[in-house]
Amino acid sequence: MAQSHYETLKALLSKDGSSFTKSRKVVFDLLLDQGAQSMQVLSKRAEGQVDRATIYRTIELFERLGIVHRVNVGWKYKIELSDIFLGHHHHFYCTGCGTTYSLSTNSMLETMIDSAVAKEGFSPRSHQLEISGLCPNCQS
Amino acid sequence: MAQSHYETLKALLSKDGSSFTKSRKVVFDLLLDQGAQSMQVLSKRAEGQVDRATIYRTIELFERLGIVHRVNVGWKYKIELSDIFLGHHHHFYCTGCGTTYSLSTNSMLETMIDSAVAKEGFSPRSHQLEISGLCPNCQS
DNA sequence: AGCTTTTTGCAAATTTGTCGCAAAAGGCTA
DNA sequence: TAGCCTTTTGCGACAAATTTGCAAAAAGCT
Repeated sequence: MAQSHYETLKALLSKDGSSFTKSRKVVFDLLLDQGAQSMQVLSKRAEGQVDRATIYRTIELFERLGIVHRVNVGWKYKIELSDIFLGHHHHFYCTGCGTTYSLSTNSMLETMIDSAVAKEGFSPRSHQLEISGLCPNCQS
Repeated sequence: MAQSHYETLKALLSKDGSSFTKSRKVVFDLLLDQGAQSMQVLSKRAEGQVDRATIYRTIELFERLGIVHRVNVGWKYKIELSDIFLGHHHHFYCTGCGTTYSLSTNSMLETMIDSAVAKEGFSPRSHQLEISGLCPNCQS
């Protein structure tokens, strides 16, 4: 059975010699609770609990440890928990309504992406695919 | 035979009722001259020739006309000429040395990406794939 | 508890991105 | 090309986003 998300988080932090603090828990919970979020939304939601500067520092740490990653959605970036927490997936950004959809994984596609670059001598570690266009609702 | 890049640019501008000005030529040339560039780099390189505000406005226009697009490479976004000028391609970001490589297109992969989302009811217009890992030089 | 290291909040400084407006450049017609 | 109207640009002021220094608070470790 897989570790709980908190256990995974704690393990990653402690492996780095960093501690599991209240602020870090708050930020992690906010990310668990909703999908990709902008820095401003995170700051707003954490208001009164965690200072803005601490959020930036926390995200920087989380990113370095592979706990979160940035996703480019439409115009500005957002922060999202990484694959170990959410499972691997991609994003579809609807230019009609601005919504971002998570796309279920297609293992054939994943394999193909990695092997395409491996064939050219690169050693892929991760990838990010963002597709944009119109969602079913906006096609009419 | 394909139009020259300048002809294409002029055509896109004029179709929009916009003119081919000195500033716009400078920005376009900077983009032709090198790959994806951050706003700061563009501003720095255009220093003395084009004002920062004008660069932002120019990029906004170019983006609206499909002349450039933003790519998320590593950390912050960069501006790159779009497919009509550079051909469709993807990026490989080496976490070892920070270099960004352009990957040659794999039409099978492209088709697969689009059909994967079409199957779920989305109507894809464009997509962006960024793969990261180690480049041949950094693997040892 | 006492001591050391890490983390946090706060305020200030930077950087990045936008906006309004008057001057300059571009387009068009006579 | 002069005259007139529209678009574009530079400049300075703003606003928003991100970073940094530093002293106090929290966390870790005997």
